[in-house]
Amino acid sequence: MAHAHKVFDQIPDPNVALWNAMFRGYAKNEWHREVILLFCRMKSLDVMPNCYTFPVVIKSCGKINALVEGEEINCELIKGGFRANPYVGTTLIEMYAGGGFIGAAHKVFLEMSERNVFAWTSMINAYILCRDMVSARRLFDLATERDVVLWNTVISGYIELGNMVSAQELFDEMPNRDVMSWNTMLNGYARNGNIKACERLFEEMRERNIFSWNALIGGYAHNGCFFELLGSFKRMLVEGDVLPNDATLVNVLSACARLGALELGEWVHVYAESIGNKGNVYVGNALIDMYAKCGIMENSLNVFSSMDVKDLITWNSIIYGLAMHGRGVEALNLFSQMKNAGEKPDGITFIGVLCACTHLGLVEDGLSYFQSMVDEYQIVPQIEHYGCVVDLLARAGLLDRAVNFVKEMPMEADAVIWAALLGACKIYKNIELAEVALEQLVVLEPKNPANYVMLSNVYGDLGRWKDVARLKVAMRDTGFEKVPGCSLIELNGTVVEFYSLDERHPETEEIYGALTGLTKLLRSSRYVTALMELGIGA
DNA sequence: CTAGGGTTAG
Repeated sequence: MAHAHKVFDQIPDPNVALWNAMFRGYAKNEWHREVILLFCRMKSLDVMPNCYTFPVVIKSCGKINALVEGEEINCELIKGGFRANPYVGTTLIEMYAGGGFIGAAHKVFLEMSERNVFAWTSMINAYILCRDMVSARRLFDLATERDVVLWNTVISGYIELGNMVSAQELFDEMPNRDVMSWNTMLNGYARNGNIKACERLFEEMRERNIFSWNALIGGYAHNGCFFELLGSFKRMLVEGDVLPNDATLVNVLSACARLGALELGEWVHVYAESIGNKGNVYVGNALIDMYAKCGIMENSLNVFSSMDVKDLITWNSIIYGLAMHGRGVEALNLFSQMKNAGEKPDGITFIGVLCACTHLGLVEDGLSYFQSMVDEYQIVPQIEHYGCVVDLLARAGLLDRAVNFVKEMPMEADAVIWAALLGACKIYKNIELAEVALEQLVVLEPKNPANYVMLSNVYGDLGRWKDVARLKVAMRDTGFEKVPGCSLIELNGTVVEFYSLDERHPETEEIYGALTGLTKLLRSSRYVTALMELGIGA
């Protein structure tokens, strides 16, 4: 644009078309303020705008919410007789709707001399924007012309309100569905938690594009179905008619992170670069997180330093990754580098920063970071932040301060906070507070037996076996069984899950045979773990 | 020279 502007400045008497070209250029680069300023300059030079001028300028007004300027332009185009132009009317409706002025938008719509399908669509979309599906639907039924975009728009409106029944009804009534109609429905079911319907629809489709696959894969991601996600990614690669894009890869990498599928993650890393995603910020961020969650912090750091373009999420991912791994010093260093690089931290950044302080035992530093988050960055602390501070104090053994902090919080403590306190009670063997914490947890999470187990472990540590037994009964009385925590391991390209004393694997005997052998070897070299002392290891 | 629709990360 700088070059374009230079050339433009050398033209002695630019005509409207040339001015319009400048507006379009700035608008395309999202420099909306410039568009409006330039438009004012054109008027001051007495060049008359034409029908091509207004839509671009109005759109820029809408984009930056410059409704005062927009209003002036509206007056001007009424005087110039441009309100009859269908392009002008449509963009005006969008501008008002974007600013939340549904009445003004509707007024423009009513005053339009001829309403084509674009005008109907933008007016209906205006109602959808303010979540008024009843009016949107009424207009849709009145519309003189309905094309596939309009149908899809109304279906999306229902989906946004979570009304899949009406969305499906309309979809069934549609005369001509295109791929986008199908994809809209796929996303609707995926986002509204009906993954089975999403799968069913996906199978029914005869034509699929990248968005169809991403809708299915994104649906799995949303609903925590990570094995299915990886399955459909592999299927996508085998069928081979659609190439994954950055959105696909991000979802796949986040599934790898959740499942600890490091080998697949590494493969995706190489593959992503081979299909031209080197330097993609989304993919880079997902890689940082995947490597961190899989425990290979060096790879995270390598990806991080190789990224020429970084954004807020890049910094947050690396800071949190380092904090998780106990590398708090580096995490805090990167936090100050982040500020030097001109990136503004948000609430998530401070989760990582506070976590880093907790693992370093830097209580006072953590508290001052918490304070600076409020004072310097005007971030309103969420319950997660209060939870971090409670954890910070509690893990440092400052249980009284932690309790006082909970009392002074502006919101009610949630289960995470009480669980943090209970966890610290186990470390510091504080039975009184542990009992208070469980009392709260039983109310907040009556169905979670893990809380009983935590208190039971505190009793166990102190040798209070009668209380352990009493709690076991209380836990059984709730009727909810503790789901055993499981681990995941990647073997020959697939992820297998297992828990302690698991016997589900077909080669169980060989596995436990090997384990017994290893334990004997360790014993013979006088290596004794805490578990072995309790007689559990072998 | 102009207007409307879908996915992704912490």
